[in-house]
Amino acid sequence: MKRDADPDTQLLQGAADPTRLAILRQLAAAGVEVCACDFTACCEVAQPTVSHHLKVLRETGWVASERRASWVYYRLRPEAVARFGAIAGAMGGGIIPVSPRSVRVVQPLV
Amino acid sequence: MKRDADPDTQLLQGAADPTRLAILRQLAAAGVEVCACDFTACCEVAQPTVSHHLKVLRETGWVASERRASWVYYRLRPEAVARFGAIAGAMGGGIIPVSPRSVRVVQPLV
DNA sequence: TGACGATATCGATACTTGTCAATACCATTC
DNA sequence: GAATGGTATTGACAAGTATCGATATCGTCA
Repeated sequence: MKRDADPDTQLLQGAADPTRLAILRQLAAAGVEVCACDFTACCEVAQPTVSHHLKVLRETGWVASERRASWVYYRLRPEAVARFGAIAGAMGGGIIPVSPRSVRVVQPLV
Repeated sequence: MKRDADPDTQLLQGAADPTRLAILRQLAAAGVEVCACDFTACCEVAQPTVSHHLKVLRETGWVASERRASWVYYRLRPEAVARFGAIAGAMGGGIIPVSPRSVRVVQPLV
């Protein structure tokens, strides 16, 4: 990154790491909150490293965490996902949602 | 980045810098190719730095360049924009195009 | 061919980042 | 309270990156 504080740059920087992208994808796929212990299993890195990346994701606004009993649960922040989508949208080209149908045809062919 | 070669991570890493994001946005706003000399003006960095960032954008697949006379013109690669949109789309939330109209209506109202 | 403007490369430097071992912190259970 | 298991922090190190001055390369024009 830089000494820079531009929120969009930080958001992108937050996702621009293979481990963090894997975490974000797991969260997105799950759709709900995920226990921190599950990330240690998925990513091939040590526990402190996972914890470090989770911290980065927290600081860049991607996730929120909540402690319950001995475990800490993480979930995607909708604002971050929306902002990310907005950046992608501003990048010009047509956007490819999961299901193309859901976005492209607003006006039926009458 | 990492010693990693995951294309999605590289794409995100390519955009995760304030200078490069500014370049990408200028390209997206222009809609057409932009002369390299114009980036030197927009971003507050020296010419070698701009050249370096353009190289990174080229290597991460974001832009393509073409030399014409003394100038080099850069343009956004649609594949990169599409891939970026796909990543955003997979992140779950709905996508927000710049101008909804430009994406939503495929079939003119005849 | 020589001068000139635009762009890329080189070399050096300061800074940032990813990683992990060791350790601290926190909540639960015995 | 002691032991235990999950998570965060610390400290250190290797590697990556952004930046710029100097310089090389390339194309144009006189």
